[in-house]
Amino acid sequence: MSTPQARRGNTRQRIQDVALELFSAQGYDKTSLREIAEKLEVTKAALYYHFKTKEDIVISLFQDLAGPIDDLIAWAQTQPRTLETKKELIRRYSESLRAGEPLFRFMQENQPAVRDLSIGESFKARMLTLFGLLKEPDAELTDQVRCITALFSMHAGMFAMQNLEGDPEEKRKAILEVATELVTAANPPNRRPARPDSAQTASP
Amino acid sequence: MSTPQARRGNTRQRIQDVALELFSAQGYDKTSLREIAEKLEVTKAALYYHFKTKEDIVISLFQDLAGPIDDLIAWAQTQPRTLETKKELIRRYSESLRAGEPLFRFMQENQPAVRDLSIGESFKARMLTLFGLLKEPDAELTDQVRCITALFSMHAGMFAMQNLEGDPEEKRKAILEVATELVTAANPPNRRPARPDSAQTASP
DNA sequence: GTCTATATGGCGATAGAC
DNA sequence: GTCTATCGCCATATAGAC
Repeated sequence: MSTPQARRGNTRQRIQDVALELFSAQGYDKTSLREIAEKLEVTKAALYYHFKTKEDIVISLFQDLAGPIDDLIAWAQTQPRTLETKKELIRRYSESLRAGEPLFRFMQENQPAVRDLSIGESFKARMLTLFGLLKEPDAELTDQVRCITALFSMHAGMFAMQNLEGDPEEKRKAILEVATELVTAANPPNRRPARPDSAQTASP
Repeated sequence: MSTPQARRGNTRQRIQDVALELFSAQGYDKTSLREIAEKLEVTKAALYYHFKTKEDIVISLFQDLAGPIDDLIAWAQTQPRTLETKKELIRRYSESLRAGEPLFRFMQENQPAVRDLSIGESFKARMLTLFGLLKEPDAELTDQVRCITALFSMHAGMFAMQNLEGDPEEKRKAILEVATELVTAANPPNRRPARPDSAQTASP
């Protein structure tokens, strides 16, 4: 719409951008609202016009991430539970991570801060859903570990492998490859050979 | 015996214990010295007698962890760089992690706090050394990812897999198994068959 | 929609008595 | 070795003018 100062009606967006940048660079607790405001060349009070609390800023950030993941989960639930589906699932997940990398890193590195921000539970729930979609219902413990490791290594790739040399896109591909391998190993084709209800409809 | 305040001399140790417990439960920033003191039924000033700053408490905790890891690194460096050595290396590492689990979880979950606590670098350096011991000198990117994932999954096991049902010791074994698998895959016996100096003595 | 000014409170840290 | 008391700082958050 038309604001008195036509140049900015995007202040809310700019707050989110700067906040995410600072949060993920120095941590949630170490970043004060004063710092965010200064970087934006506004005052603290201006922030409070757009967001009720500091927490609200994080929550708003998280919601941008939750959407794509929910879509991904919804998609996977319409597919047959085949190995092909699972491979495609983590491929798409890897794609999502590329977009939301800073936010993911932030969530990973600031677990204590995120935990009691009420979104912690909701984030964890999504991870468990993904996990449930990757593993076989009666999977052995080692296979469950494989699936969790696959998911986790994709998150970890964002920061644990920053010191590896190489093109970021190359790294992402390498991580995806290893994750795919883990999921494949966790879903042996000859585990339960006779089971009529899950029809294999893989069509490459 | 005698007075309620008779068992003294171990105050420093008790501070470390309570601090680690609270730090890893609620995070470094969210844990105040007042809280630690109250739980110990002493005053803040008492803490300052034993530790110069809040940071010093963390540093002292970290040093307890660093010793065993340094020993492990030193041991590995005396061994031939065979796959067997690498497998034994992560087996022993898994052992070390069992002992220092809360501390490891703390370091993993409080990266922003730890980062500029000056021990962050030293911790990272040790991880890189372990990584260097696991991977082949000219390993491909995917093999490097495998090695990092192996290391990382052992750390991650401490908190990412807490909601998996099952005996903790069983879980540790499962994680170790997957990690071993990853390292094995990253060290193919037939990659560079002709190379005189690194005698492969794997015998399955 | 953004500002100035201020309220309120917890934090880490220190001084000095016992 | 532990206490009481207090300092100085910066945090989040609010009130009200423009």
